[in-house]
Order: sequence, then C-alpha cells, then structure tokens
Amino acid sequence: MDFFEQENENDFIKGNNMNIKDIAAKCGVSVTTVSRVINNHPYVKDEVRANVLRVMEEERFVPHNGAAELVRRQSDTIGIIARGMGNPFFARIINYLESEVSAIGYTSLTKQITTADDELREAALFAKEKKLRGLIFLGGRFDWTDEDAIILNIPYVCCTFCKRFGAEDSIRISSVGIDDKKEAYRAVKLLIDNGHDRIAIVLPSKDDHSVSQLRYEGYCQALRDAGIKLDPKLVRETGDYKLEEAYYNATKLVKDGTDFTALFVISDYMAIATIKALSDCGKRVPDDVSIISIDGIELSQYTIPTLSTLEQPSEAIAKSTVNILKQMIEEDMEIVQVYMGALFREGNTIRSI
Amino acid sequence: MDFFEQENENDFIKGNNMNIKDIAAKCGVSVTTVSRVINNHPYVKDEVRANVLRVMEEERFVPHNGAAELVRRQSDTIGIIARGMGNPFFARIINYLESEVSAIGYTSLTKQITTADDELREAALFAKEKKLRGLIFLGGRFDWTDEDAIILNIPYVCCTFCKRFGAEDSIRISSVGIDDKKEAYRAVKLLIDNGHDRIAIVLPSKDDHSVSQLRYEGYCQALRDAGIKLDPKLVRETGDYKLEEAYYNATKLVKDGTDFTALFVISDYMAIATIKALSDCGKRVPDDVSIISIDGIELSQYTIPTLSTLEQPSEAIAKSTVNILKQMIEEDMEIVQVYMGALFREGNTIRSI
DNA sequence: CTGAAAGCGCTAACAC
DNA sequence: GTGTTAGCGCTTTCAG
Repeated sequence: MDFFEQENENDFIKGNNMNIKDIAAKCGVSVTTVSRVINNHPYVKDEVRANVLRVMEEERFVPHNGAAELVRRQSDTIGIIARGMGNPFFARIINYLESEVSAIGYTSLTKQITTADDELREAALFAKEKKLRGLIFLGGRFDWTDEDAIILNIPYVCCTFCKRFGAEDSIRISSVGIDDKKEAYRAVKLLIDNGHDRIAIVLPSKDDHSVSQLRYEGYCQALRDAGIKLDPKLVRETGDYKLEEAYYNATKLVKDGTDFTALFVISDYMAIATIKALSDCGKRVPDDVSIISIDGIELSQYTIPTLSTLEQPSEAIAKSTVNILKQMIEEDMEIVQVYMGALFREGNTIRSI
Repeated sequence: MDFFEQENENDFIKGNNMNIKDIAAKCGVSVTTVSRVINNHPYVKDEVRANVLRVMEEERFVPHNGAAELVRRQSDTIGIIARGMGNPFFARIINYLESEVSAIGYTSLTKQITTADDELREAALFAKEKKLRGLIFLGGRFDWTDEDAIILNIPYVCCTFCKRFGAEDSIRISSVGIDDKKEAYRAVKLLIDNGHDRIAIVLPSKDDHSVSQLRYEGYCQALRDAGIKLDPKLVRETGDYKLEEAYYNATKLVKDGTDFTALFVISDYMAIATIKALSDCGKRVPDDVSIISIDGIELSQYTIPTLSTLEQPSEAIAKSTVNILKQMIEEDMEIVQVYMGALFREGNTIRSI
C-alpha cells in the first residue's frame, strides 16, 4: 500500500504522461480493453471496467485524442471561421455556437480571420489541417462561386449571412440567419411610417457582398416603395465595421450640412458610435435625428437614449446552424436555407414627425 | 499531358485527401524527402525540392499536422483559457494574444470557460488532451495553491491578473498586467483630488480573488490615505461582470438615497451600464455624479459623456505575455511578474467640486 | 543528398 | 469478454 501511494505521488509530480499502454499494464489488461472502456464500448466485464476507470482517474490519465483521430481518419471537430470578433454580436454568437456544438457531442475550433484574408482558402486549409468534419462561416462575405467552393470537401453552413451574390439562381449553400434585406426594409419602413423621408444610412459598403449590401438593398427598396427618391448624399460608406469610421462618417454627414431627420445604421455596434457623433455635433437623438439599427446586442439597451433596434434571435440562429450542420454531416442532409425573423426592440431613438 | 490534367482534375474534385506517401510517389522520391521539404530541412537538392513543392501546390496538399505532433510527441500549440469573452476588453486581448502567438511561430487554441468552471482542472485537461506547450490564463481568479497548480505540467502565464491570494509570500506564477490595486488607487485618488469624498464603488465582489478584489483594495487604500471613512452603503457588489447587474446595482444605489458624488466602476464595460442607470434615475454625469473606471476599451470613447478611464496597454500586455511564455518554454526561464502602467484617458465624466 | 525502417498513441478487425 | 496485430500520416535515426 505504501508502495502504491509512493508510486502514484511520483507519477503525479512528474506530470504523469502515461499512455493507454501504461494504463493497460497497470491494470493487467490489454490496450484494447482500455480503449474499450475509454470509448464506452460494451463487452467489458463490469469489474474490469471499474478497475480501469479507477486507475485512469488515479493517474489523471487523459487519452491523446489526436492519436485516435489519426486512426479513425476523422475528427469530431467542427470549425468556426469568424470574421471579426470585435463586434459583440459576433462574440455572443460564437459563444452560442460553441456551446451548441459541444451539446451535440462535437468539439469546436474557432478561427478568427481578418477582412483581408481569403476566407475560402483559410477555411480549406483549416479543414484539411485539422481534419474537420464540418465548417461554420460567421459574418463572411459571399463572393465565391460553386467552383471556388469545391475546395471545401466537407459540409458547411453560413451563419448570419445568407444570400449569395453572383449566381443567384443556383444557391448551393446552407445558411441560417435573418433575411437581411427584409429586416432592413422593415427598419427603414418604420422610420418612414413615423413620418421621416430624409433618411440617411451609415454602412460599411453598398457592394461588399456582405450583409451590408443586403441591408442596403432593403433600405433602397423601402424608399422606393414609399416613393422617396434615394439621395446619394445620405448614403455614407465607412469601408469597414469599425466604431471609428462610423463616428467619422456620421460626423461628416452632419458637417456636410445635408438635411436629414432619420438614420438607419447597419449594426447596433456602429450605431453606438453614431449616436455619440450626433451628440458631439450638437444633434439630439431622437429630437433632431431618429435612429434605428439591426442586431439587438446587449449594449443597445444601455445607450442614451436606448437604441431602437431589430434584434436577431442569436441563440436560435446558433442552434439551428449547428443542427443543420450536424444533419448534413451525419445524414447527408441536403442544402437548406433558414430565415428567422428579427424582433423589434423599441427604445427611444425614434420620434414621429 | 491530357492524361495528367484529367488526373489532377479528379483529385481536385474528390477532395484530394492525399498523404505524404502519395506525394512522394507522384514525385518519384521517398517520403523522407517530402517530409524534408515540408519541414524546410536542408540537404535536399534544389530541383528536387522545387518539384516536390510544385506537386504539393498542384495537389493542394496540406500535411496532417496531428500526425506530425504524434511523432514529435509535442505540439507547437499554446492554449488560451479565457473566462468571459463577452467583455470587449477580453475580446480584444484575445485577438492580440492570438496574433502574437502566431507571430512567434506557434499555433493558438482558445478555450472559453464559464465562471462556474474550475479553471485549473479545465486547463489541465485541455493541456493534456491537446498536448499543449504552454498556457495563457485570461481573466481568471486566483485561489489556487502551488499544490493545486502541480497538475499543470507545462509553463503558463497569467494575463491581466497578477497577484495571488492566499500564499502571498511564495508567488510561483508568471503574470503580466497592470498593478490593479495601484491603478484603482490612482483612479480613486483622482476623484478625491477633484474634491470628492462621497465615493461609491460598483464591483462584482470584494473578495472573489479576481481583479475585482484587488481593485477594491486600491479603493479602500485610497480612501484611507485621504482620511475618508469607508461607508459600506457606498459599496455595491454585483456578483458578476454583467451589464444587467451593474445597471441594477447602480440604480439601487441611487434609489436607496445614499449620498454620493462620485463613482468608481471596476471596468469600462460595467461603467457603460452604470452611466445609463444614473441617467435613467435622473442623475447627470458628471454634474451630479462623477465616474471613473479602468480598462480603456474602445467603447469607452463613445459613451455620453466620454468615459474617463485608466487604459490598460492591452497590446503590450499581450505581447509581453506571449514572449514570457515563449522564453519559459524554450529557455526554461524563471517565473517573472511584469507590471505595466495604465494610461489615464481623460473623458468628461469627472467634475471638480 | 537520399531512403528504409522503426515507431508516436491509439483504434479496429479478427481471432480466441 | 478479451487479446493480438496491423496500421492511421508523419518524423527521425541510421545507413548508404
């Protein structure tokens, strides 16, 4: 007994880098048996199983998953490719995605990429290097063709961005998210219904093949349907999703002397900077300028005044994304597109005129 | 020629899951040689190397790193254990850490854990399972003893939290961050120097063994040194780092009718909710209440009014963290503690009285 | 400069 | 129920 304790103590201290073989030896069984208990296979006598389990616990043994994956020639890992974690909306979605992935019994690996990276190429490398089973794209741009996508030989789902530009008719991708164009339409219509017709928009780009473009289309459509002529001076492109640029462009919008009474900002995050910019320019929200945006991040409830926004059902989106991917992996499910509705969260940034 | 093209096309389409052996065959060399060019070893004739490289490119071959790690019995991966990515401060630090890790030639794997998780246990599992070379703890609590830490048999450094509670005299951990107590002291002193002596504090906890506790100590010390008696009614513990709780507690502070003219909030993120709460209670910042906090997140520049805060040099902290870990891994460097100074970013939330 | 062969830690037939 | 054995894809001696 003393002997055993001593031995354990030593293993403990030296970091105990044992392998399945050592455990087998210690238990007086074969590696197969140990492997069986690790993987919860049947056909192991209860007492043997119990003993192996006990020894593994004692030795603080953790199997080397990588070796197992090598044999199985497949991992149980799902990759998440995220463009920009700076925006709290994405930070939150990533959280939901990760916990959902683990809930369905897979492991997740998140890779952040920058705007400059070629997401398809990065994804393909990531997938091959880590032998991923599936891929989730978050906040991407969509300018690839079926041809391009062929380098991804595993299932993938686009999260929070849907429509593909270019080959509109043959959309061969799965996606989950809100209908960006529709919700943007709804946001702008809300402003119009409140009597506004000089409605500016602050967005990264009109044609970057991301949600920004879709939301812009919604903006245009809403104006058109209301018989309001689109005034280019009211469209402000920031080039990216940064607060700094949003602030700068909103400031410029005011300084340019362009007349406007309402503002649609592409995302809550950027709206925060916009509100600040207006305030610094001496414009009151909503007395002088009404604001609405999309996303519904937690912070939108803490701006002054509280932001009126269309909230994305982020948890539901994440859950659905992961489940679809799971079905694509396990049951060869077909491509599907899921559109979820946003929820209007009324704040105090819209005034009727 | 036609034949080759056809062949390539097929590989391309079928996902081209080749291995080093296939490449070797295609090049008419041995796997060793291919391995050599993959790992940039010398002693490969230039033209052979060029040919192998070309074929790998053509086949879009990506070596299976996992198999290599298995042989080397070591990965080149550094793990990042993050408690709470919701706070933009952490989101940003993680970004810096990840890019710094890749800059020194390692790969990073980030694992998010919740407040409830036992970070040490999670870390130990993570380390063994992924055969990590080193570990970075972010935003953790520090209530472990040397005994506990023994289960980590790899180097690790704590990022943005330093001091350990409990065994104060034998600090056997590396850490990089600001001196939380000192900077909190500085923040509160700033309020005092502006004539305030009824200074409230909103913080997660007075004794949770996290930065919250350290910053609370700084608060107490500053009051003490100024001869101001600590009033328990001015101390508001939220229990966590959430906006909701910060809002609730700040509101309650006002509703309770406690007299105070200034407020020290433990983090910028929570300060945002606090400003909102005060505003909703009809208190003007800084006219009725002055506010200061610590962190210096980007958003702090977009609150109304602009938050006065002590900015953590997050990029420098991340760089230093990674470099220290690198030296610990590669050169068996000793434990070190690095304290960096925060920078006062003057906003408009402090008023002299 | 190049290759053959021996594993890394683990799983999965296949035999007993 | 249990053990033997042949690899998974790669690196690394050790001989040429």
